[in-house]
Amino acid sequence: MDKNLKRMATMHRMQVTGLELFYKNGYYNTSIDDILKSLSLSKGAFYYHFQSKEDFFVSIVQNLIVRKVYSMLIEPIEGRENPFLVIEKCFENALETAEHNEMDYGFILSNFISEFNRRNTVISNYLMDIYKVWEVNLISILQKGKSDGYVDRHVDSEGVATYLISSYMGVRTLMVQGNCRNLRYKYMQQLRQYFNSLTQKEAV
Amino acid sequence: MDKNLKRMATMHRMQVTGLELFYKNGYYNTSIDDILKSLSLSKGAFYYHFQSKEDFFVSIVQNLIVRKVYSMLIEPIEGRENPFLVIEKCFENALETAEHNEMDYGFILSNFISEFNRRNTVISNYLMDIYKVWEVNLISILQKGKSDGYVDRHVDSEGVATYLISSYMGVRTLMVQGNCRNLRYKYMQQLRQYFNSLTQKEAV
DNA sequence: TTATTTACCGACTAAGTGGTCGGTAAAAAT
DNA sequence: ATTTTTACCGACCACTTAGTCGGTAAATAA
Repeated sequence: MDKNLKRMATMHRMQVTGLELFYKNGYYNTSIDDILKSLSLSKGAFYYHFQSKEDFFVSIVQNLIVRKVYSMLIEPIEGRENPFLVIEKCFENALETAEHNEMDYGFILSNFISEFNRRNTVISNYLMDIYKVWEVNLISILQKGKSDGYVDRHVDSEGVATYLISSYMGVRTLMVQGNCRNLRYKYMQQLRQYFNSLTQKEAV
Repeated sequence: MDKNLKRMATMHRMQVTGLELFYKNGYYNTSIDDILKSLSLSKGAFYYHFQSKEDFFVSIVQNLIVRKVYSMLIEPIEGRENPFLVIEKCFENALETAEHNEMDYGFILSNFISEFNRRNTVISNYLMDIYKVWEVNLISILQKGKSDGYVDRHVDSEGVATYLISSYMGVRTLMVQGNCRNLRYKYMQQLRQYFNSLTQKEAV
């Protein structure tokens, strides 16, 4: 454990810089040399720690991308409060963060899903695992919301989760091309409209 | 015009095959040699007709991709019928086509938008032009729908258009990874739910 | 002290990459 | 009949790609 410290540190540095460049330029448009150059490390160092470019990327997915998605989109929606409010706040916050990020290149998960779709099934599967966890958590909070009287009982939680993820992924793709503020505003307003139609109606 | 026939034919062949491979493997992951090999043509032929790989791709966007998006998503929603029904049918049809297409690699427009986002502004701009036309047409049909009493007057047409495009782009990205039928079903059901909340309510 | 392992260097390889260019057969223009 | 243009060939170029490999200084183990 102790002696692995340097190893871990170097690997982590490589992963962080790797993710930065892969996210910015895309996987196929980023070479290992690009990453090594910006770290002042050599080929030897890279292939000492990782077996291949693919293996390297998988390790990035499992270490860094998982955590990013978790902390931004999954953890904030756990709990038993009103799902619609919780999800709304979570999305609003995520979009605002993206908007204020000068270096925003879109939603990291959906970017890579679409880059690897049908082109590299190994990597695709790891990415889809993250998507599935997100989906399951959305469904779970919506179901709890039914028990707690926030969500109309006729609502199809799975359908809502799909619709939410789809719209979020889509709007993040559009946001990279300027006018983020306007896009976010319009998106959030329609999201509220949609949620409103799913809310448990009080007896009148 | 007449003497340009052969020229046009060859260029068109190159564009069709080029789009096929770019769509399948991505732009950065497809070489000109790949395209030429599958056409049994030479480098000379390519650079006789096109200035560069980028120029070639722009010509594909303007000739083929524009038309695909138009015929699939823009033309079907023109007219003065109930916008919600028209859009619903259009989306349903587009998703069904994708579902039954063995070679579906996602929504062509959103794939390329996300591949070129911030990486090639020239190409990005041409792609965004298509998106904008789509958006304008959606807004237009929704506005007409207000006049014709199908759409509630309080509805923000621009917001709805954004929300529709976002969700469509997102669900198409997800559909590439199997379970299309289920995804389409869930998506369409939520779309109807959403539309229902935007419909002009009859006086009771 | 000596042997071994760790973490890294950087030259090298084979296979591409986008793009250039001199050539050429057939068609069209003169 | 002669010249010019069209549409294409394919060798070639400089460069980049992922990946290999022999070497080595420093840390660790014996």
